[in-house]
Amino acid sequence: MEANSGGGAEGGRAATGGGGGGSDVELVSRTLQVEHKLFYFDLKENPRGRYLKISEKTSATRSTIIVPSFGISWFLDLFNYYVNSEEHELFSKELQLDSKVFYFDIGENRRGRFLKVSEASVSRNRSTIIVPAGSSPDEGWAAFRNILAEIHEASGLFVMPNKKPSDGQEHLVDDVGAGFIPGHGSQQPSSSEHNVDRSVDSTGQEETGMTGVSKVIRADQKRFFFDLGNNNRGHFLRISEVAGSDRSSIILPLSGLKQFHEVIGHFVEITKDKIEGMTGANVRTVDPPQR
DNA sequence: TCGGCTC
Repeated sequence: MEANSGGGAEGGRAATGGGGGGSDVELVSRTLQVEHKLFYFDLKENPRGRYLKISEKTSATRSTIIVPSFGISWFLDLFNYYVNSEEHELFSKELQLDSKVFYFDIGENRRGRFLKVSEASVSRNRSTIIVPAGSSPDEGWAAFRNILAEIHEASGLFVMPNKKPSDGQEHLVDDVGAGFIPGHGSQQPSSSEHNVDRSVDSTGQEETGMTGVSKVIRADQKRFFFDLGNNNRGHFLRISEVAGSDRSSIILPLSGLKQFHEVIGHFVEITKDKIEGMTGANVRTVDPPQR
């Protein structure tokens, strides 16, 4: 009901730089109720471009993420992945769209399973929505996916016939401060395959750019943080184990990293039958802090 | 009505 209620009314001012004139046109608006949460999907457009605003509203909280229009199909793909995969093969994904990164993480507690989607961008605080898996196939993730599909399709219908959406960096959305960095090299996701390792795999990564790169994996109740750092003795990888409030670290000079890798590989090899089917590791890549 | 998320 009243799909518009979540739309323009809330505090967001339209284009900050553009001066007067509320310019955000609402092209498509949908709502979805999952358990006691309400999700608003608003495909909007302003002079800077087009974006999908997804808000999660609870009686107490509201949280919003902004997806640039060219990212909608990636969102759709990822939701399809979470809807269609077997429970044991689900793992975290990340999606980089220009200067934003969206993290997709599975979680579970006594209330059930959920998918956490959080948006990190250089200029905004992280914001997160949490989508319950839902108890039947037509609610929760699947319903969310269906709405994404509708909007994705509808957004195609809005394309000007003579103006192909070269959807890229020129579509700036500064409505909610979504700070896209123009002229920053385009980093489109590779293909239908979203891999978590995208940002660390580039081979010729300069050392200067590496410090601050982090990964997190989870195993059972523990989390392991991998942080590249350097000091006057050189570069190192710090591996921290965090469980509850306890933490301890080892510092591994990069000179030992390759052997470390080989030894781990060895143990993976000889324990294969025990760990097969355990894809449980949640891996996350974090971009270096901007500076 | 929840309730999840943060070195």
